[in-house]
Amino acid sequence: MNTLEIRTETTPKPRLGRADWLRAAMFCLMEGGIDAVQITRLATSISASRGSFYWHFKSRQELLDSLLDEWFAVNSKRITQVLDHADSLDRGVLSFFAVWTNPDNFNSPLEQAVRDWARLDRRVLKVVRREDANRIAVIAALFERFGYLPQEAIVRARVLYFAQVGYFAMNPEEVIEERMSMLDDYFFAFTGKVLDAEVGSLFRHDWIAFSKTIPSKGN
Amino acid sequence: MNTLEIRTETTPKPRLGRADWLRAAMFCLMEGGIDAVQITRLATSISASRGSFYWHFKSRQELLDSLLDEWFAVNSKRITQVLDHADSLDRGVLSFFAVWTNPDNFNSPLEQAVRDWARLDRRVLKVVRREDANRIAVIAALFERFGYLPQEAIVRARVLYFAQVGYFAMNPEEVIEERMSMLDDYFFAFTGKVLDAEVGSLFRHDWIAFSKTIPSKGN
DNA sequence: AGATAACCATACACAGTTGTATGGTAGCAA
DNA sequence: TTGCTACCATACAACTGTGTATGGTTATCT
Repeated sequence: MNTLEIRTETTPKPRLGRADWLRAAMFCLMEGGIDAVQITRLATSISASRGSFYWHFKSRQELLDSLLDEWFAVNSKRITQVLDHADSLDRGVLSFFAVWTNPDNFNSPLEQAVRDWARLDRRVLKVVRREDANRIAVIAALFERFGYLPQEAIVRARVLYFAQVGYFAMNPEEVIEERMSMLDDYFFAFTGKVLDAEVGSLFRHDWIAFSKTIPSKGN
Repeated sequence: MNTLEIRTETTPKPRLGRADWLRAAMFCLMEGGIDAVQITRLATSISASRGSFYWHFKSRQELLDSLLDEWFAVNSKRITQVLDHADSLDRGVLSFFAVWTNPDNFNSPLEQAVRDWARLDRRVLKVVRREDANRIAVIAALFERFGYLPQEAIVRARVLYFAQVGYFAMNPEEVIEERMSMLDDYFFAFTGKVLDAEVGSLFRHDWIAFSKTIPSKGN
């Protein structure tokens, strides 16, 4: 379960599974892009041989396909879930921020890497585009649910989503406090409304816990 | 001047310059990312030999450095220029849209490719970050110039810039008409104000000409 | 214990890339 | 015409990557 566990002479080298190779591939993808996902590199990173890889995977392409599936499994569910269950606009928008930034809910470096990958591979692009459209639709539904006209809801959803994608696409070197200090203005710019003071301070106090207050991790 | 010109037996193969290799490298970068910029590939694409390349460039790294300089030269100037010289908020924001979309003023695929590249190379990231900060500052100055408080100006500038970056990072398959139909709502979301009808129709009628109405191409 | 299947390491063939060495060719100056 | 310089092509060495073949090792079941 943990690749970092210490092995002694009495505890022999554990056997590898498909998941181990996938995890190593994900690290490689996040670190160096899709072209850096090379069997040789993965093998050395987990102290195995390439022969082992080809027992678990038919080819490099099969690994890449699994990698895309993995991205979808990790980053698709929670982000829409939290928006669907929001009981107010304020909590919905702020949860959107929180989820994206919380590694437990969303893998942002992986998201970036897959997006870059999509620009080099049409099949990947197609999958990412569908997911983007889906997320935007869910955000638009949130706006519409809390009183915005359909057209404005769609455009505001797009602006919010584009801005979020763009922010992380920039790889900013900003500390969390800096972003927090602009929270009220961000909320106003995105929604045209003033952020509820109580919800705001709740978010500022513990944004990690904030997203957890919205159900539900289970299905 | 033109790589596509037809050559016959009487007009011998013209000699290549540094610029020819750079242009080929830019196409390669936009098409397949920085890892696709390979001397062998460039050579075949312009029907030359790798030996020729190594006369014009010391190494692959020197080509990549020139590539980054080229990006800066192409995409840095006009975008800030048009914002500095805007005589109203409406014209400023819409010019920002227009410039980014007009290949004469801005190379959007190159922008994307360089941004992806930045995620793999710290030195590139540093250059891109500086440029991002600069652009955001110029947009913020526009908002402040037309009546926004400094803090709101900064945040609105960020939202506008993030959204623009994010939109193109998504590689959307949207036709221009679709985007145009949301123009008024976009403007309202970004500025909190209603777009001037006359400026809006001027933009919709010919958005390419629109950005040209703002001085000035000369320095 | 023995057989069977799962898992892993080594070796090899093949292809692609960078960079250098070296000789050749085109154009221009004297 | 000669000769110099700029420019280009070919050949080679060294490295790195994929995929396959093959044999060895470990676990598991009976």
